[in-house]
Amino acid sequence: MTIEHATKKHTDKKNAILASALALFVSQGFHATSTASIAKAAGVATGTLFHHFPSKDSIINHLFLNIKQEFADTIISNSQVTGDIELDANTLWQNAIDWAISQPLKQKFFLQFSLSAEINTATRQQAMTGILRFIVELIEKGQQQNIVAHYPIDLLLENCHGQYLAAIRFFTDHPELGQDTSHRHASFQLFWKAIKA
Amino acid sequence: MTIEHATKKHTDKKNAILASALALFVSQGFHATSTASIAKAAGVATGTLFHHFPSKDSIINHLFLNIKQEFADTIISNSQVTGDIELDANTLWQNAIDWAISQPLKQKFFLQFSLSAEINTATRQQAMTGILRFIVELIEKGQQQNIVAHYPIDLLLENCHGQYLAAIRFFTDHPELGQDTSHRHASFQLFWKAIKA
DNA sequence: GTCTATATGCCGATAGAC
DNA sequence: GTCTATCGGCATATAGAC
Repeated sequence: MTIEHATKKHTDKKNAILASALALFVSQGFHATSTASIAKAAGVATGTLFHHFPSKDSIINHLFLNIKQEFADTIISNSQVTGDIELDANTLWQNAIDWAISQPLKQKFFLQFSLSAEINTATRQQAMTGILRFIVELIEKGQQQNIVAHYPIDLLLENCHGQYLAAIRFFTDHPELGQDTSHRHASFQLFWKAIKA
Repeated sequence: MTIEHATKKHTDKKNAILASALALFVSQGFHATSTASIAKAAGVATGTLFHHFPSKDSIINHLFLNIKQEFADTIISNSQVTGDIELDANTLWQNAIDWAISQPLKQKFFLQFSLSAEINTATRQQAMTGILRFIVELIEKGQQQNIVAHYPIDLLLENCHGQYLAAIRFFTDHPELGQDTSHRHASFQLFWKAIKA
């Protein structure tokens, strides 16, 4: 009980720091946000912040992996695999759009930092080869069934990522269209037509 | 002659500042780059930098518009319009990839800052509705001819931008494939299949 | 684990001579 | 237009009590 209590306290403060950092990084950018302001917004002292994270850099990289993991968990757990590649891809795509719409801060974080220099290459690789590996596997399965075009896998993956970022950027700029079925359908059609065999 | 000389001097210093800022922003990021280091790299004093630009922010926004304009000028001037939408789109696409490969610094600048918060919305809008208007017009023309799918134009534009960024990101990570025709062809095919009717 | 207090250096921008 | 010199402020990170 004592241990559980301590752990909860621990994660509470740590999560508060991550949550405040997320909000501030998104609204102001990384370097424009001071560690002091993150600590203040989280209701902790700067010393506490540096107790949980060795540096400001580690905060944003930690945040990136946390959010990617949450993204992956959510879109997978809301999907049922049918074995029909296009259908499964559509389900994942729509879940991904739903997630982005329901998590505007995290969505904006991806838009701003997915391609930025603040996220180091180790973090990026961990996301692609670990957390998002199921996407790689789905595309390769699609190629084996001659449903997905036999373009180089790296090019396909980069294209998927780029189209997803474009889609959530569109729905960010036009939040009123988030539930419009024709726009939702079109965003998947663009993606699927690009990669299908 | 005196005026020309003065003007040339003027643009020389100003361009030197912009060139140094480009290199430093790309390698270190915006906020991590000090105005002092930009001035030093350009061989001018900090006072001179602030004579030409009212603030550090104005440097990066100025840079963004300059590079977008150069990008647009280059891919247009290397193209001959045939009236065949797919052919013209392919020419523009391949020219755009060529430009990115031949200008690695400017390409990386786009990758890092196209979606970042450092570029303000006025700058962004000026780029889309002014400098890149010819792209909007080409897509609309394609829709009128029923060659390009009738998805909402804003969604199409965002998708084009996203796929272009994905393509240059791929060729950045794999410079040895920049002249490989199958990869070049595949990158256009992905783009075109997505948007065609 | 969390706090207060603070070290120390660098930052953007300005002033003013030439 | 360009320079030198410099200001006031804020940044990250640490020290050490509790």
